[in-house]
Order: sequence, then structure tokens, then C-alpha cells
Amino acid sequence: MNFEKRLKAKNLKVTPQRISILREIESNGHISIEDIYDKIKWIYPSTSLATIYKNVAIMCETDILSEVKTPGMKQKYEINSTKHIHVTCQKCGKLEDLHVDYSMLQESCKNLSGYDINTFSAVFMGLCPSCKDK
Amino acid sequence: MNFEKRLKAKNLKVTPQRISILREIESNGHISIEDIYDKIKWIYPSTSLATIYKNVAIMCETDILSEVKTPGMKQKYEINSTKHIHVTCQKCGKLEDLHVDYSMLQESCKNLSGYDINTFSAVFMGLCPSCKDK
DNA sequence: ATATGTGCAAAGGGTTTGCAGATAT
DNA sequence: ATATCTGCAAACCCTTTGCACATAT
Repeated sequence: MNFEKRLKAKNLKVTPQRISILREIESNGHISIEDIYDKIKWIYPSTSLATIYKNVAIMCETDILSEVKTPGMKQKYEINSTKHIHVTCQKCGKLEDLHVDYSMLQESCKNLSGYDINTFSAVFMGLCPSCKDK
Repeated sequence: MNFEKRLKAKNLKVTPQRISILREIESNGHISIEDIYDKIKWIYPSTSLATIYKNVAIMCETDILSEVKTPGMKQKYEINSTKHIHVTCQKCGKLEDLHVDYSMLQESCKNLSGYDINTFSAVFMGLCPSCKDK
């Protein structure tokens, strides 16, 4: 993915810190602030936690990133891509994307509530294939 | 709703603080810790914030309450009832229940991921009828 | 009578802020 | 050249903890 382009499109300067943050999130899929920090310290040791907070916040505001919130777990971040939902394992904590069509659900939600729907956040919770066999 | 019964069923003692917390959550539908505190101060002024935290935590663990997490908003609590999803207004912050059938989505999620699904957390976000007309 | 719950104050942890120096454009 | 970004440390939440007293069973 072309991170420089995405940053510039939002008038954000391209800095090595930002690129490494985005790379970490991309290669982990879903990651918490602390985990970003722990990983980046090895690549770019001078990076401060405050910089990570500031950048994650600004990249969420500009829709480069999005937050993934799951009841009972700490919040994680992902690169904003095509709309999808999530599954997470209550035992090992793994979180995965799921590209399923939820337009029917969105339609009935819209009809029932009368809201104009912009976006959707959804997480199924259960046991992943390897945890359920133990 | 019979709060005493629900508490006793979980071996939790019935205290006036717990009853007022549950009453507040019930009458507000969805409410944050701080808002519970602000409301309870009028009814039962000696109640401490720590007590509210402790009780909300223990009532979540025992499934009397559940957390509702929405990207970009602070977390709220609701009385655990029949499974449902949520809609929230990005302008005024209102959060509502939506009793729609999501079994088809759950089925495709299960098939695609191989997970055993226990539960589901979902929030549609958009503009509520009264906010969208402004 | 006993286990559990409450309130207080202090501690803890995560997140934000202000500022001076560094960097991207 | 200038606006923006970074790193540091302090400040600032929100949340949890320990303990002595009170209360529910």
C-alpha cells in the first residue's frame, strides 16, 4: 500500500515515524497502541509513545486508520480499507477480518430506525478453530 | 424488571447502591459510568464513584450488564436482555437498541471463519431522524 | 456471626499537553 | 522559510486498590 500517497492526500507530512507506524499496523492487521510502541522501538528506537498517540489519533480523524472496539478487550487499530466486519477469539485474543456482505442487515436497520447509516462496526466473538479443539 | 432476583441468582447481595445503579441504567437505556454517578448523587448522595466502578464490573462479569463499545465514543452499559444490535447518532450521540435478526450474518461468519460463535457486538452509525433534517 | 459490600484516599495506568528543537515541504 | 512534527516531561484524566467500617444474609 502506498502510505506516502495516503498521507499527502490528507495534507499530513511523510515522516519516518508515520511510515513505521503504518507498516506495523499493516503487517499485524490489528494492533494496540502499546504493541505498536513495543515493535517500533526495535526499528526506530527514538520514537516516543506520545508521537504514536498523536499520529494514531490524527490518522483516525483523517480516516487513514480506524479503531476496532470489542467488549472486554483493549482497543486496536487497523488500516482503513474496504468495509468489513470482525471475528475475535475469546480465548487467544486473535482478531480477524471477515469480508461478508451485511447490506441486508444495514437495510433492515435503516428501515427500522429511520437513521441515515454511514458506517458499521461489528465483531463476532467466540472460539477460533484451534482454541475450540482444546 | 426484578433486580433483587437477578442479583441473588448470581450470589450478589442486594444493596441500595446496586438497586439504584440498575434503576439508572434501566431508565436511561444506555449510560456511561460518569453519567450513572451524576444521576445517583441526587438519589443516594453518599454513593462513591469507586462503588459504581466495582459494581458495574462485577455485574458485567456475571452477565447482568453488558458493555456497549462504539468507535469514537465512550463506553456505555446496558442491562443484559435478549440479543440485539445498536444504532447510534454521530451528531447527538443517542444510542438505541435494534431488534433485528442477524442469524444469517452469523451463519456466514461461522462458515467463513470456522469459529464457534458465542456472541455479537454491532453498532450502526449515522444520523438519527431528527439530526439529519438539520 | 460471617461474608460481602461500601466509602475514602491513595496509587496506578493510560492518554494528553506544552514547549523547544528538528524536519518535511 | 515556514508550517508541521517529534520527543520529553509534566499534567491529567479515568480506573483500581487497600483498608476500616457498615450492611445483608
